Amino acid sequence: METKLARIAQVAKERPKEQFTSLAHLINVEMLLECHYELSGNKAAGIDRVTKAEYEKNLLENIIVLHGSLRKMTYRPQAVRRVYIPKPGSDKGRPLGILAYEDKIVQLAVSKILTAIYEQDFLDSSYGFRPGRSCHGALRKLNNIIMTGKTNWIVDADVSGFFDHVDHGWMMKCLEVRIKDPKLLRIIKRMLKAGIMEDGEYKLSEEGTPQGGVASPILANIYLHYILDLWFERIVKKQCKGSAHIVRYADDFVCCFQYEHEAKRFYYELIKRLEKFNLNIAPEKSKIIEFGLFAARNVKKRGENKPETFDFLGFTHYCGVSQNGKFRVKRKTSRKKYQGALYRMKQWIKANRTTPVSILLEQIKPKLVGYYRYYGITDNGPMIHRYWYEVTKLLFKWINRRSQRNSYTWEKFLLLLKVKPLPKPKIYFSILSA
DNA sequence: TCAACGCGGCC
RNA sequence: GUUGGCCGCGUUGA
Repeated sequence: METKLARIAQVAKERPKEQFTSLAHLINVEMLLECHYELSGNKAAGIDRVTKAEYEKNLLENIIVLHGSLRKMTYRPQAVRRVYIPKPGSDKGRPLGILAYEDKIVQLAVSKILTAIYEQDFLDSSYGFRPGRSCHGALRKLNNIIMTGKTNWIVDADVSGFFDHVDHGWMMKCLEVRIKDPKLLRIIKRMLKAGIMEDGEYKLSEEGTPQGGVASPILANIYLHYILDLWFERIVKKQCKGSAHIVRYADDFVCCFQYEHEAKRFYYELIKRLEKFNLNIAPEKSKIIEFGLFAARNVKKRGENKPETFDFLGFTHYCGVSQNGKFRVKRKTSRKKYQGALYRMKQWIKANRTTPVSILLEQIKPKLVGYYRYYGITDNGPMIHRYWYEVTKLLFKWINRRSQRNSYTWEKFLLLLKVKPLPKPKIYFSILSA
């Protein structure tokens, strides 16, 4: 199976214009089985309440029937189960669409095929949801653009409710650029049209791709590849006299311009462009700011104190100064993410306050290290140190709310931490280099 | 080298 | 009750 997909990928790479007319046959029993084994078992069940364990009881038979329905094109995905997960900001929460288990298998197979083809087409500026690419990579790339290019203006844009507003017609048009297999196209179209079940009521899904759908990430990337990335590369850059760059992570992106008027014109064109494809910029989460080597100087000349900042991938980017007094982009954990992480930690400690202290400390270790591994990047030392300090205080506070005989004084608590220390804050990732 | 499980992060 | 893709790390097995 791997070899067949590798072959498709190779063809896609060698012939960027190639249109694939025969792909659906790749979804055979073997591939469906493989996808089944790849899927995680301890996940919430879809509308039919079938879990992986249950599906497995008659695995071969189930897969063979599924394969038959795909071949005869009688396959119809079930509606996704609507669940709202709480979001720090709003009270309605984030809408998820949980697929039926069997539909996850099909979507995984489809996403593998799409990935094999489209990974070859995607531009270097696209970072989200892609194998071998990470947030840190996107941050480093953005840093290089600002430090080595001629960036003076930043357009920071946020697409509101991207997944919910992907247009099905345009989505299919995007896919048809490369994919000419009507069977595969129909399967994908049915996935998009599967509908939503929300407290007993069936709703049509006339736009959007389910947040929680296995294939949604790759579909999102394909959509924005054509709507945004290629447009920027081929049209926007050509129209600009100065430099223009984009770094995109899923639906979140930052654009860098040399000239103010080109940044402003782009922002205006961007809104029109996205509108055409049923997408909207969230104005309150988007902005154009002066940023870069000359920003600090110009801002001062105008009598303001500091250049504005922007957030990207959990970090607030600001104009800083290096040791030798030169301009440097710096980043620190954004206020929102910092507070969110601390809040979650507090909730966890609260919920586990009755477990023995030594075990509690053991359980916090991997949490802290995981946190440092993301936020421990160049120039963010103070913020992760602050996090470590706040967590320590939180621990002391909640340990002390137990019964009297188990309580600690602050001194005794520090002594305990000497014997069983929490992992120290550490910079794991350098934004500079390569 | 490969599984299984867990933790952290982004959108 | 809580999904998905990706990234990173850890533990345990063989």
